[in-house]
Amino acid sequence: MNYKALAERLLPGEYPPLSRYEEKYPPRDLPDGAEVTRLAPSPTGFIHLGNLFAAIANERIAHRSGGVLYLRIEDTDLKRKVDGAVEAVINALRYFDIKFDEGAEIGGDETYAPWYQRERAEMYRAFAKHLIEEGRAYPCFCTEEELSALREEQTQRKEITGYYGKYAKCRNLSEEEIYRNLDAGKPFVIRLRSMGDPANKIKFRDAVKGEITVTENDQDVVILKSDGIPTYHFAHAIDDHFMRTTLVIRGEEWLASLPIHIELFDVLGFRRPRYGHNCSLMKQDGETRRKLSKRKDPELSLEFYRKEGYFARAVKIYMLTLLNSNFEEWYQKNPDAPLEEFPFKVEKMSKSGSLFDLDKLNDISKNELSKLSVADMGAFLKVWAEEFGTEEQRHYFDDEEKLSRVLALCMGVGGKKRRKDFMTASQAMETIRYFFERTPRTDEYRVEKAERCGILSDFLATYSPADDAQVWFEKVKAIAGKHGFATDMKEYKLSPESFKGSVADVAEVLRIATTGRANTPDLWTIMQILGENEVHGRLEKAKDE
RNA sequence: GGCCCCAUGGUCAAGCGGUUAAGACACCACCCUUUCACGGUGGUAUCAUGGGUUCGAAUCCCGUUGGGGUCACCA
Repeated sequence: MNYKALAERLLPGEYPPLSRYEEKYPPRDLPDGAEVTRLAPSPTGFIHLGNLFAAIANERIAHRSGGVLYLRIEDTDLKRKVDGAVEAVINALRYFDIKFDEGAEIGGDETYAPWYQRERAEMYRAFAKHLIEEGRAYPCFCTEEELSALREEQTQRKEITGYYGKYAKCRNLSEEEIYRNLDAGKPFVIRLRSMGDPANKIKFRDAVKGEITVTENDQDVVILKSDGIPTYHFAHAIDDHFMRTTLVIRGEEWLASLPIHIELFDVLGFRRPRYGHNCSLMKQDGETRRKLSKRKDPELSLEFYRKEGYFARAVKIYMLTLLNSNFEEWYQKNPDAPLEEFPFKVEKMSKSGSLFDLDKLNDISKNELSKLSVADMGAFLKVWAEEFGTEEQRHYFDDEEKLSRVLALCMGVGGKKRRKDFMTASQAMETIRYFFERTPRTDEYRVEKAERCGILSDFLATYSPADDAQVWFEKVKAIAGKHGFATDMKEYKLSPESFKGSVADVAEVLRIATTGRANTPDLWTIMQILGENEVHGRLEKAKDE
């Protein structure tokens, strides 16, 4: 068969000699050991925790080694393209402090541009044409119906599905048949003529999994779709070669197509990058665990964390603890060191999928937020409120001095240890709400209504905003004593049966009556911030509840 | 189903042939505390299973089981 003529018929026109591409995209001039990594999302506009997970790993590896992280857009599938998706990806990742050195919509060194695969069409075709000339690729005229019928047949006969061996009908089409189809104007795709044999097992060293065995590929995969655009596999081989990627960190769902990629790199004569397949984030679902899913799990979407007002640094720290098992220990020892100083290692990446644990994230969030200054906390909340807060919440920022007092109190500033009441911006805004309006009661009283009213009346009768904390509490104790509650906790614990309760119960009545909650910071200070009128108003109303 | 990956408490996990099998989250108890927190101390709880190899196995090998991924002109 005249492959040269066939190639010209299939992909007519002049293409640059392949060596031109090697010259155009020379090896990068980087120090020894520098890794070039990338993020290669498709522009669907949906960026999720898994993307962030991989992004952090890629970013750390590139920048720890003095290398480069770039952003490539895999827009070979028109159906999935969404406007503004690329900006969304960049913004979402910037929120987590992931910065690219070069790439789509970023600029940087233009040597390896363009970063949109659609703009690299000529190159893919040039290589496809070359493979056809070499007899290593061929046109396939099978329709989608034929292919799905084939798949069905194979499934029924319990054979491996796909286009391979004797099932690859178009692989051995005669020259006449090919030209007859072409003359008839039949659409075609270009397939790889695979030389692999699945009986052959290859040993392969994966940067995170270690030594794995790979089955040789024998699928005649599509490399150019009927619109002349490459499939992921083909574009991956060419792009990662010419963008000079040294290490591909990607999700383990790609492990299954590694054989294809290995054969593609070989047939193209490219040296392979190293690969590291990281585990996916799982979620407990009833009895079993499964990959986090876009449809079922809102916490998969990065947007969820922004809306909830998670502190970006906390999310990043949690990702890091899952990504590198020794991170947590390092962070305990170096609580004040910049995260960039952590010696991130590919080898320390976990081999097994980890369950996403919101409790753990929440704990980290509380800790991180508790370290903030009042000013930083205010700024953090304000940014959140401006985008996601209610009208009411935005007014909290009108009186800066009051807000500062509130935040300082809720964060325990000045105390021996900070409080950890704040977890996310939305939750924080909700917990300070009672400082700004009388909120619905969220906790139940433990004391009977009649008793409560007595306590509230007595408190109202003696309360004075001029009292300092000591005097204030003495009065509370006096009321406790009068109503048959223990004024001393030790005494109460010795014989709880001889009292109705303790001063703690009395304080709780006052606390819930003024704030609606059983858990708040120091009540005396809260009353100072609220002011006399507000306190009176709330306690009076509470008598009716 | 074929192929591949994975396997230490409820969760994240340390461990690299000899340990009383770390630590963190969650949970429980107690202590501290003038109230709420914070904090402190302690506790419950793990090597999936069966065979080897070895003086000795969580650690090495094989089988089993279980979980996950993947089998497109999607990435």
